[in-house]
Amino acid sequence: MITPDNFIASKAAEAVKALYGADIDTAALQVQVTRKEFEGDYTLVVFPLLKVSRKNPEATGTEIGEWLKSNTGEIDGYNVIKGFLNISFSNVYWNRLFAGIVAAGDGFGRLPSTGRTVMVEFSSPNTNKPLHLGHIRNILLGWSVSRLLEANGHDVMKVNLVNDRGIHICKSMLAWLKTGNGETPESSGKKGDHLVGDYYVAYSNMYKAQVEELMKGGMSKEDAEKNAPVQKEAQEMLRKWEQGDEETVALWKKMNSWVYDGFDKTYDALGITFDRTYYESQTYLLGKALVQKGLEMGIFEKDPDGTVWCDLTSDGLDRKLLLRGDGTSVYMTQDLGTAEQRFSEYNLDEHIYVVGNEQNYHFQVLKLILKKLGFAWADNIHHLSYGMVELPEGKMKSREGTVVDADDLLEKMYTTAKETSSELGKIDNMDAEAQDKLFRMISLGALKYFIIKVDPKKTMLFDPKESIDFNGNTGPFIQYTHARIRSILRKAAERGLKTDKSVLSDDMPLSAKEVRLVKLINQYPAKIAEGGEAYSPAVIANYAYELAKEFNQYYHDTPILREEDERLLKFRLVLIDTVADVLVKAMDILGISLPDRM
RNA sequence: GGCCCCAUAGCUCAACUGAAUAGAGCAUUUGACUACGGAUCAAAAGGUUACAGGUUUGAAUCCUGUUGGGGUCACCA
Repeated sequence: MITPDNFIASKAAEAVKALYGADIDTAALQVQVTRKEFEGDYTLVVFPLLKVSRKNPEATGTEIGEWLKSNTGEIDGYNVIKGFLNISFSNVYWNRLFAGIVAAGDGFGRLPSTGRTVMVEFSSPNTNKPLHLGHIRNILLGWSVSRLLEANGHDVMKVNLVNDRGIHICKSMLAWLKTGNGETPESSGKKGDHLVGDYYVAYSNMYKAQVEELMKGGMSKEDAEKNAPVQKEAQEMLRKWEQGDEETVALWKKMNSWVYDGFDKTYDALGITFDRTYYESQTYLLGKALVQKGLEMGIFEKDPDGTVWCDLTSDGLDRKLLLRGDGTSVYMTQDLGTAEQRFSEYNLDEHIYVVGNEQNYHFQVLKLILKKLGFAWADNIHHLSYGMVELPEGKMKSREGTVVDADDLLEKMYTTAKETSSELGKIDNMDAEAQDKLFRMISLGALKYFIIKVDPKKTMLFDPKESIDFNGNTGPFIQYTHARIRSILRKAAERGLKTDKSVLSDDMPLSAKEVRLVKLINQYPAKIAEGGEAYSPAVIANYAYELAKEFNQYYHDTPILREEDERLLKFRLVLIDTVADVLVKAMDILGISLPDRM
């Protein structure tokens, strides 16, 4: 698709060739949207061209501007300020551009299929505690990046890897056995993941008490931590689990199933699904064969105590453990194994891991070891490293009880949405079910937008004392804009005015604001590409906000239904309908729905 | 201590990867015709882009150093 900026770039390259006889790469030409304080649509920065023109910036700009004006039908004006050539397109040009967008319909902004298969792993929770705000960022990011990559033409597979085994689960199980009295989600009325999480906390309390007791008896802190009875019991339980002890495995299955029920409810509330869920209990043995292979290749080494290591010191990193002395594997081992399994099973072109930036080192090592093992696809692993969500007092710490629980937060958002809507009183005639659906939509819109609008790489701050905003640069602002457009279109329909594409024509007189809207709408596919390249749904969020804001400005000083010229009125209906469509598309990528009224 | 990341308005975030006077929202102050939906719009005020050098016609952006913050270097995952 030819966009105005690459149109200018290619024409400017022709101009340079004609005027100065130089061949210049269009990629080297800088074309940007003209800043509002200047006249023009797009701006060519002429500084880089001075070497070939051998003239001053003003003269160079003027010559190129003049050439463009007389050699293209699309460009009908220009001005030069300092080293900037501001170019204006004709009214006909904008009309045709807009007609092209309207004609593209649903396909607008959906890039052609690349045939590439991309796996995105995200969420990846432990089964010993409920999901919190940090998980929410992970989940929303994983979901929206997946949607964004789909819009970029890839086949995307969304997967979850549940950490369902290990000492931490045994701790919850142990505490439940000791103090639970057979409590279940049904008997307690608690959501399963919260119930199990409570026993994890109960374990920690028992453990702390025992350590203190031992220290009072004169034991050092270190020894006390190692010798606390519950700690030993938990380790014993893990051993039993690994040996397949029937009772232990049965309890493990039961408690994990409670957790899954709980997680499913949260995923459901967030509108998230996966194409496949992996369980570590089924993958933790993977990778051992690769360790053997590495030993044979001479890139790993075995110490006298039986441990296996990969020495990365020559790469500026440390020695990395791959097998314990007893031959059991560690986190890295199974990650090596699962990567190999997935790439071969699904013939992946790319694998994205949505994992916090605290694991940057882990993924650096993972890729490096896979490369040493000779896997060319190691380069197609991408760690989508995102920043932590911090509270005003710093990091969330489960031990200190400062985590923001996902379910609590969702409920709180729902209440706020309900209160706000009720105060405004515009939906009083909606039935209860529709209202519930709407409150859900708005609260999710606010939460999701709040999280996604921030550049994934950056640490972000959440203040539980200040509720997430519903005004300004927010999800509800965009939802409101959409509801407003739909309202106008409804009223038009009541008057028998349907949005009719046939009114579009080359000579429709466009106002400056209308041109701005067309320009912005036209940027959408480029934003999809840009966001996809950067793995950043934030690009799409900020774009949607800009478009909504631009529409609201337009709306305020342009009559639509009150316009007397029927041709203009009909054109405007098509225009705002297109704005609404693009907003829906953009927000859909973020997993945010837009209501018709609110 | 080694390595990695970060620092932009009082607060939360942008800035097309080097361009014009660094932009939005919140909070503050002020204004908007009986409203095509006021969860909106317009305006004011708010900045030495942590600091010091350097490269460049041009730096929040690239390089070096300093300060402050975070992460990581587990027989945890």
